[in-house]
Amino acid sequence: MIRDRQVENASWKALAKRDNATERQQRKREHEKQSEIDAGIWSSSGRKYKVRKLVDQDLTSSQSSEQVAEQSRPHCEIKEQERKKNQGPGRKARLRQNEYQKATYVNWFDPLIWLQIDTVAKTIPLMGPAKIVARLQKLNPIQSKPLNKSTVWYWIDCSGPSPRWKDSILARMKAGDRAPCKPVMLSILEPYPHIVEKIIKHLPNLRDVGVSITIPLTRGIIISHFKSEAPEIFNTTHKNGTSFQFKCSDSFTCKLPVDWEDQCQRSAMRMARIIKEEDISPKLIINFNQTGSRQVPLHGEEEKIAFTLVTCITGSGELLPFQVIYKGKGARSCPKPMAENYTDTVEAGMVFEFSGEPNHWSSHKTMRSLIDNIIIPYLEKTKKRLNLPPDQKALVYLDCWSVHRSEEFRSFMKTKETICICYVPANCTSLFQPCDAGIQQPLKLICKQCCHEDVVKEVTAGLKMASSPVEVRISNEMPLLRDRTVRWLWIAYPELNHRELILKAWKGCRAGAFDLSFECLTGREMGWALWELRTTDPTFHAELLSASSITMPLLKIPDNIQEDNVDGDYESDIEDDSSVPVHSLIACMIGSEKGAESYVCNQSGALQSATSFMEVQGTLDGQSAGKNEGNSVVIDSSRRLRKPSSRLQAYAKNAEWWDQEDESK
DNA sequence: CCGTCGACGTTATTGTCTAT
DNA sequence: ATAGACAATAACGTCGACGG
Repeated sequence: MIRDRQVENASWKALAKRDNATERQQRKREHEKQSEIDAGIWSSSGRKYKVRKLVDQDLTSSQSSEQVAEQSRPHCEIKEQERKKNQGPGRKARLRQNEYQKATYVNWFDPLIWLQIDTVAKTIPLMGPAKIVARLQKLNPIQSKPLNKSTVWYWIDCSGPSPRWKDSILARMKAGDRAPCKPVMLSILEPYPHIVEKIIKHLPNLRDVGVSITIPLTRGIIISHFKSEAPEIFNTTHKNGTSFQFKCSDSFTCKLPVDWEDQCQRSAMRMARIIKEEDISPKLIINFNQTGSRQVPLHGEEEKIAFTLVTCITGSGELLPFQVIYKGKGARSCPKPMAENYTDTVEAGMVFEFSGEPNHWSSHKTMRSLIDNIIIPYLEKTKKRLNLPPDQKALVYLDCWSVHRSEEFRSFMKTKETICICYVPANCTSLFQPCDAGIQQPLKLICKQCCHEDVVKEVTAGLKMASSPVEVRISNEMPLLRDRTVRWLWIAYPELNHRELILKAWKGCRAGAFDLSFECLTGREMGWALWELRTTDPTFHAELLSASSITMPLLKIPDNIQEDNVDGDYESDIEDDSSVPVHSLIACMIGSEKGAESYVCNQSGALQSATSFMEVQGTLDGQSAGKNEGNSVVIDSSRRLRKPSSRLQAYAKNAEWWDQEDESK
């Protein structure tokens, strides 16, 4: 019993002791808390304030003032961090010339800092800069240390009765902590805002009248405005003394390989040898190329239809039926059989295809179809007609588009034993690809004109029906427009199937002493050159002699070459030749002088009509309009690679600044 | 303390270049 | 073609120094 009581007593004592300790601890904590509340660490609601390190200042560090600068300008650091984040393993960054540097100047308009300055400044009578700085130094020695009184002086506007912050300074403070910096690399048109304004007003006016605003028209208008009001813009003197000519940036001009002439000659020699070796008739030489086309409806609506046209020409001057590839995934994407001229075109051998891809560019599938459905039937028919044996070889000359270079396509071509392949040198398509050189332009012209005609027809019909011109609607449904393209092709085919035109196209591909015409390839000079190769270039000679060069040419093309052709869509819009009769163009290309003249006339005439529009609008004064008339603005070919051929010279009689580069080449 | 000056840092945007 | 990244650019801001 006693013992139990003792134990009980002892435990009670222990408990009391413990309770005491707890009480004391609680009192201590309360005391601490109260002191913290007094110090402002706790809010009145009993919660600890979250500590945000807005300005991470190290009071003991001697570099604290530099940190203030860095922290007041987060811009640099954020940018640097972004940069590091972007430099992933797969990404090769451009070499930096200047290392990242920490900020040294303080941005005093950082909200935290400006608040102090503003508060202090209001307490200082007459806002004496030196006094403001001194007071700030006392209050916050770290942050205000680098503040210079002359800087503060710059902020103060003393012009009024009492000194105050300058308006610009207040605006900056309001805008935030970013320093106001105006962009400096000004556009070349920057000094001429009134001209820019005029042009901006002029173009919608033209549109409202009903003129279709095309890139060439726009370009013509812009150039004429500047030529009349600020001609010096086209030939400015740089600050360093060298005069430069206003020109297109380099990214818009594709560069020819340096050794294009050599490459093209080799290509011609390859063909020549194959022709000689296999005794190929010009009728069995085929060149094909694809051309993108699109319809641009009035009033700058989105493009509504796009198809690729594969044109094949033969060395003897024939045009094979077109292969037409439409964008889309099923047979529905092709024109319907009830379309105008559909049966005609199909009977002529044309093939309508869908690409199956989201774009309308030619793929491997369509390429196979081209070979199987157009080229091979033609070859067989021709061989029969000429009484040639079935194993007579034929030559196909194509550009090194990615599809054509692919292993898939080449192995497919290996199965066609009677066809030899020759590739157009990389990046030389515009020079050494007959289809490209001679056929595309008139073809595009015809398509454009047919499209134009369709629209005119429709509008005319609509005008008869509708009560007011406003109600005329131009249909832009895909299937309808697609069906119309059939008619264009039907018109284009006989127009382009012009022996002289096609022969001229082959002949127009010239490199050094050779061109791609059959006569030249089989001529005496070529034979001589081939013979000379034995001594001048033995490796190439050996390559020509090897058996594989006949069946499957070696392809020494780097993979990173730029794709030709991909930009076809873009090209088609540059040139505004809608008013040029196709006959004139073709005649011009063939070389008859009369046609050439009329073409030039028409070309400048088209632009003159543009200038006359300006007069109607009254946005140009009479002087400038007159100036433009005498100076026929000739827009040259849409070719990005410009060929110094006689054809081009016929286009551009008056060389302007955008032509001068060509002349020097 | 006021006013000014030269030196140089900071900034946003376009040109140019690279990669996809 | 297109997107993204860096370089070039010159006005404006900041700073230190000087003289009155």
